[in-house]
Parts: sequence; structure tokens; C-alpha cells
Amino acid sequence: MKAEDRKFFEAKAAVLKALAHPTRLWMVEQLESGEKCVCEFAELIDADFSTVSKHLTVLKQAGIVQDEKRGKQVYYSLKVPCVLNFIHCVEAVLSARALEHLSMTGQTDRPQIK
Amino acid sequence: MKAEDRKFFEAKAAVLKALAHPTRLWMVEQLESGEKCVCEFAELIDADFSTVSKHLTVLKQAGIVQDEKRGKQVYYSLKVPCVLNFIHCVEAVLSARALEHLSMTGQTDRPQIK
DNA sequence: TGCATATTTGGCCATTTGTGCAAATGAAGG
DNA sequence: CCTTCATTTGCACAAATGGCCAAATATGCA
Repeated sequence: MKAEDRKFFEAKAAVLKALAHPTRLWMVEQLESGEKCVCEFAELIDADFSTVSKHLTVLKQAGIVQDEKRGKQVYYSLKVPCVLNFIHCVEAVLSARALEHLSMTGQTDRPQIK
Repeated sequence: MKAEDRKFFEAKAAVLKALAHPTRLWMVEQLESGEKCVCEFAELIDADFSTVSKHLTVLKQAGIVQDEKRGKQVYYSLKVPCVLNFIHCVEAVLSARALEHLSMTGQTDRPQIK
């Protein structure tokens, strides 16, 4: 594999890595309905402000969200909405896996997406 | 956030995490053109067999690829082809970021990417 | 059988990641 | 200027990850 190709794969992997955390994934989905400030996120999940802030920084560095300071608050919003599409594909992976498991465990339900 | 929701986000994040590595991402893209055995991957990149094998195991656990043993070799193939679509979205994120860098280093105002 | 080939597994170690706490920054309004 | 509120940054530490080596496992063939 060429060095430039490697760079490209590293860059793409970095974007996926930013999304590959339950809290950050949740944040991205929250942003589907519009911008939110850090305090709103912190209120919805039970985590330290600094933790929330750091997760948002990771998403921002990856180029997935953008921030805007208005007054005392910082508002985050989706910068590349198509990320939502592929989260649906991730759900397809889970469904495929669930089907397999189903036939093994007999489970019939699965958490709902809102 | 409810416990079941958290589980769901953890599951989705786990799938993304499996893809969030340059080597594994490369492997998935290689599979676009059809199944490959472990030795083919090991040959194409310069890595230990055990390393290649472990990466493939991660992808398999995530439900992204499937394996089939035929003779002495184990062939891996894509199980959920739609993952390829969202890799394209990842590239869109990179493009947006590249545009932004351009405008930051250039003389004009920064255009908003939506 | 026994041997060669293909792949997986286990151990070990360096590096990265996630988290909370405490301290620092920055804006708004007395 | 001083205080307050919202957010970020630095620090420390536990946990997870990636990589290689060596050993184990599995398959096909002589």
C-alpha cells in the first residue's frame, strides 16, 4: 500500500473514530433536531461538563460538528448531515446480527430508534 | 437517557469502532471487489499474519464481515454491503474539512458548508 | 502417520482513550 | 473592576487498543 493511500485511510478512520463512542453518537443524533449548547447535553446525560465538552471537541476536530459562541453559551450543530444516513446503515448491521442471534436465543425485541 | 437506549448506542458505537481503524477500513474496501483470504490481505499490506487475523476477527464480531473456511484457507466477505455507502459519507466529511482549510488559509471569508 | 501450510490464540508491552476534579478562560452585567 | 455563569484545559489514573512474537490449532497431502 502506498504512503498516500495510507494517509487517506488514516484520515477516514479518524472520522469514524470520532463517531465510535456511545456518548458522541448520541450527541450527533441529538443534533438532528437542531443545535444544542453544551449545558443542554450535560443536562440530558449524567456526565461532567468537562467530559461533555471534550467529546464535543473530538467531534469538532473530526469535522462532524461546528460550534458558535453566542453570549455565554457555545452552540453546536451538525456540519455534515449525511452522517445521519450512515448511522442508519450501522443499524442495519445490528439488525443483521440481531436476526442471527434471534435464531439462537429466541429473543424477539430490540430497542427502538426514535 | 434510559438504560436500554444506552445499550443501543453502545451497540452502534461498537460497529463504528470496528471500522475506525485504517487497516480495517482498508480491508472492508478491499472486500468490495469480492472475498479474500487472510493470506491475500497479509500479502497486500506489510503486517504480521496474527495482526491481520485479529483485525478480521474484530470486523467479524461487529457483524460487518463473515468468514468461510474452504480447505486450508479462510475466506472473508462483506456481510452488509451498505457500509461502503457510508464510507463515502466519511469522505464528504473530509472534503468539507478540506474546503474549510482552504478558505482559512486563503484571503476570502469562510463560506458555510451545509 | 508425519509434515507443511494457513490461521488463530495468548502473552507482553507501549500507546491511546475516557473520565472526573480542579483550575483557568471568557463573556455579561452589575 | 469584580462576580457569576458557561465552557475549556491540565492533570492523574484506570482501562482499552494495537502490534509483534511464539505457541497452538486445523487442514490437506505424501
